[in-house]
Amino acid sequence: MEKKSVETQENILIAARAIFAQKGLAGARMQEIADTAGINKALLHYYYKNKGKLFEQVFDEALKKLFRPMAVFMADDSELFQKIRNICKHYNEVLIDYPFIPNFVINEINSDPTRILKLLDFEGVLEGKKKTEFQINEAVKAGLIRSIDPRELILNVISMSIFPFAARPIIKELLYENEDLNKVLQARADQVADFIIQSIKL
Amino acid sequence: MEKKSVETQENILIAARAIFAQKGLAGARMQEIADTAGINKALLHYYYKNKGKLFEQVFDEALKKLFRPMAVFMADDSELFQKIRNICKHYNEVLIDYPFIPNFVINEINSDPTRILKLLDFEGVLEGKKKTEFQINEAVKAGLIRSIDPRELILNVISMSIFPFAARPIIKELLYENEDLNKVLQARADQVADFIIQSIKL
DNA sequence: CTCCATTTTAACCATATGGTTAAAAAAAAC
DNA sequence: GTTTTTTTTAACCATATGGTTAAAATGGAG
Repeated sequence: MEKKSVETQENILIAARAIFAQKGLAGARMQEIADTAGINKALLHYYYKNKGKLFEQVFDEALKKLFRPMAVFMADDSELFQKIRNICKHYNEVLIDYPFIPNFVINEINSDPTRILKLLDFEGVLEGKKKTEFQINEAVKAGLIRSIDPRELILNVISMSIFPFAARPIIKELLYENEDLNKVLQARADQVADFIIQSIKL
Repeated sequence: MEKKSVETQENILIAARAIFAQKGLAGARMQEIADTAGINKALLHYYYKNKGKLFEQVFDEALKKLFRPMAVFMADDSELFQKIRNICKHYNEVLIDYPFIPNFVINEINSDPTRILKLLDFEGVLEGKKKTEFQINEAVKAGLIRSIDPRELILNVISMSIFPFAARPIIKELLYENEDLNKVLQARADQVADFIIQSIKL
């Protein structure tokens, strides 16, 4: 019967992820989370003391999902073009499964900038960054790619990988009105990588 | 003394833009808007009946700011490469002045998807779209650019133009910790255009 | 059947918040 | 100086919401 307990807590998390992602910390209602989880408010507070704690757990999860591909990319020892393909694919896989995360994270960081601190201590991203910037600079020197600021390149990669998910409803209405956006986005990983490589290769 | 009245209403709007952009509809407090505007709550409600009305006005403004460059791009009769440079520059100019808008619009649309309807009746975007898609397809046929889905190209343009502003605090911490991000972003319009043109030109 | 963890019921509290009101005060217009 | 508009004061209301509590009910495990 511990099983039931664990299952209930998982249902709460599932509900909380959906509600927080859609409405944010301020807009989410504990009652709605309880309803969505199929339980009542008392039980919700029985497992999660307060809204803030629940939010933090959900938010930290999301943060990790969003920054792990970045950390993996920075630490990746592959050759540059392969590395670019890897991060595009990696982001695409994660965001297909958790499409609400970019908007969620961006939004909540914006509404409470002190949360940026949580980014800073995120494992490995900043150390790997130097390595990757070095690698890009070397590729320029070696005449493998045209001259470009490493940070510009990285920014372009993540912009094209993440933005379509963050702005999903807008993109849908604007460009892919009559199509299954999921399929479009799924096919996009390779296209983005190609687009980038085409731009920088010599 | 109408002047005072107009000035006060403008102060309210300025405050509302800042507060709504940072905290969203649900998170914004009328009291804080009043304080920021330098007036009291009673006067705030004297000029703007309720929170919803005030929000709508601010949101509609933002929507227009975000979609005008898109409409202009779609309707632009310039040659393709120049057209790409134009939209990059146009977006950059707007977003340097109103850097909070992308996050604001994306977030609120996500939190209340019925607001997407407001996009649909936005002037000119959808008509111009066909023309621009046609233009891109012709450029492919003419051997001016490599083969690419017009929508993919458009999506890449707006992703790279808008995302850095939406994710501004993250980008700052991650890539440009010790630099003036405004200057970086200001210089970016031409870089983005070049990046794209490099990728598609033959 | 009995025990124990899980869950519900239902009432309740404190607080924050959007919004209102009426009268007074301040400021400008005439 | 009188009138009109703008603004403040300050109290007030209704409601939503996060959170609590205690007792009852449920249901599986031994």
